[in-house]
Amino acid sequence: MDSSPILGSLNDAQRAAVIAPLTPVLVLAGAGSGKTRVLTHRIAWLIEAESASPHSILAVTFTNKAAAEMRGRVERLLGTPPGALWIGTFHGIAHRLLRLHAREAALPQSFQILDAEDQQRLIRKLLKAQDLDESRWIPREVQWFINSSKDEGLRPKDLKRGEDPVRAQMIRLYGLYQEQCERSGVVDFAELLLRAYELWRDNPSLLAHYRQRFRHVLVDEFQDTNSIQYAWLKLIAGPEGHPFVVADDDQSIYRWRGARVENVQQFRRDFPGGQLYKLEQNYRSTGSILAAANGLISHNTGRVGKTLWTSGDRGRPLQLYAAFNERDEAEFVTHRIRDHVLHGGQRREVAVLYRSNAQSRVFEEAFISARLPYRVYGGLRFFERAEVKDALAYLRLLVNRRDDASFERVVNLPTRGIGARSLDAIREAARSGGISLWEAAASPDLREELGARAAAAVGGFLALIERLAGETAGLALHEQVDRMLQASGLVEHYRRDRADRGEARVENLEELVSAARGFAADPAAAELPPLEGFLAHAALESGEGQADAWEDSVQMMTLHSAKGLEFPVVFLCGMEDGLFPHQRSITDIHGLEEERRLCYVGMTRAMRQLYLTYAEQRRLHGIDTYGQPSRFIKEVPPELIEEIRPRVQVTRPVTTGRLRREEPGLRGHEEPAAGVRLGARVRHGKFGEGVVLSVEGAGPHARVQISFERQGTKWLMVQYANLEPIA
DNA sequence: AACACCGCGTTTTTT
DNA sequence: ACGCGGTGTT
Repeated sequence: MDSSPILGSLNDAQRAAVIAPLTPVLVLAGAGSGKTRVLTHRIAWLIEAESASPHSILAVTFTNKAAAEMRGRVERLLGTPPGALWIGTFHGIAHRLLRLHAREAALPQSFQILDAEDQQRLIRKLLKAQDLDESRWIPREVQWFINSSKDEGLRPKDLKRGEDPVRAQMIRLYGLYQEQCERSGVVDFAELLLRAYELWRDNPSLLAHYRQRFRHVLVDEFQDTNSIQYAWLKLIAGPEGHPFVVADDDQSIYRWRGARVENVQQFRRDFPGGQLYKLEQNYRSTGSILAAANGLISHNTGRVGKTLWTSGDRGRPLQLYAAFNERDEAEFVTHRIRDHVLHGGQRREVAVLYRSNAQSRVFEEAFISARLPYRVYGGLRFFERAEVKDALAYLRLLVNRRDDASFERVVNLPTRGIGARSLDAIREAARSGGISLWEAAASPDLREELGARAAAAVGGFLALIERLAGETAGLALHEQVDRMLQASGLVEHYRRDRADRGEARVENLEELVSAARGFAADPAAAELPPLEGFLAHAALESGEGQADAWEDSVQMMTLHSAKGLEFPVVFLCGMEDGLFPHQRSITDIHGLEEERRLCYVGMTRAMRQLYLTYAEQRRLHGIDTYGQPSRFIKEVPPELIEEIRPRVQVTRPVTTGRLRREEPGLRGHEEPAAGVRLGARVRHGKFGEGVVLSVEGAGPHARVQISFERQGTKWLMVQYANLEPIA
């Protein structure tokens, strides 16, 4: 084999996968084993060694970030931007196909994309129009039903009604929802995938064309594919194709949103001539961390099976900290990060990972009071902010008057005298006539029905949109946006309400103009007019907050959002049964195994040092709970874990800590902890009565071990336990 | 149209 | 505890 730069930097296993013959290939790539590297090098190898045309390559990822990274790395490898290459997310590529073949897909040329929130709004409207009680027909559940049906490739007509009236109603709602979308010319995310699938399935000549073209299909994170995505892949690959898919079944953490890890095994059955490659050498973590992760994940059943190893050092053992409560946990983390920084480390090297977002707060509070800069991932992204979506709704109306959701959103924003009654009349007219809200509002009949005043207000709104459409035609994109913001009165509207973060909202609107200015139509939308391209971009790429990405700050995020990232120092917090594994996943084996994979993902994020922490007591939803350490801790080989105890300083007569509330004036000199002596009887609010077995520590960290009559033996922090001595 | 109050749910997230 | 959505009040 030649030693071109494409192959030179690869290890044997990686190289074998990269130069695999053109048969179906499944690469099982463990965490940190260089899977993106293999994918990008495979692409480069196809082009350089196999003389594949960039035109013939289709590479699919799940996130925009992954797609951008892959594109960047391929370009660097090849030295030139291979423009003809299709690299994108499943949704992005489906979108591109649907734009190119809108007619064959029976979509209007200027169809718009509904995000999850838009979708739920639409469903709410529908439920209201159907006079269904939202407490019985929960919008979220209807949405879930519709999306998971689509994920399975099922249309309403494909669904069996059965005996269940609830199901029958759901199917009916799905049908009504779909009709509404068609009328409005909008598609939701799941629809993008399903339509793209149907487009190929139902147009054999089109499919033949694309099969001919995309001879090389590559898929990242294959274990996360859902049914329709896999069906789509099988279509484009065809029975004779040779898809190249990279997967890690141990990192499948999205079952709850339709991902089918079984697709990994299914792939081997569907493409029997395929080759399996395993990447097991890890370049990220120390030996201890890998051994811990391997030990944990070995408790799962039905794995394809692989074991990570490293040629590097064993490193330090994992550190386990048993905190008294969530505040103590946060304080411990804060201290350790401070030490890290004191020893010359950077804050950005540290990640605090947790199972659920609610856990971030305590850490934020601790970091703020320690003046430790941090950044929380997740939350609303730019294009999801209410004011930005308001502005986008105006723009969407400019492009597509039939977009009812956008119409409803801004018809009376800012308020222009179109109240609930006028809107009801418009809705009714639209429903009875089977037309869009816009058309209904414009009909002369309706004008008569409304009072003169309301009719004028509605007319004013329609005229505004028409006028804007006329005036902005031909302007540069950012000027179109700017003009719309001014003419609609949106900026003025938000400027006025200073009370409610109005200032930040105005800034976001200004930012939207900048975003429009900087919008270089991405290739997927090159066929579109700029405004349409921009709107699609806004829907498909919600806008990662890049703000202050440069400041050196501690990174905080959920375990899910940590996937794919790595950090020298990782804190895995809230390791308690019920929290992690989460209560709602604990009972069924699939749920529990997915939680375990999530833990595996978390552990394998760490490069040098991994901390596990849990709290014996945690305030959750306003009530105190007392948890057990996570079962996952026990699944890690114990010799890899070093338990950290608070600076222990056993004092015989306990003169520190306090019982009940601290009296004013006692601050500074510690109140003797009357009654908390070895052998003393105490009462606890939750656990009842017990006997003090031992006392540890001093000051705010003092803790006592108590044997409760009914709840067994617990360690509690005197500061928080509110123990009551029993005479 | 702006505000107050009530009741409810509350894992994870991308597109 | 807390935030959201819905309803009712001024």
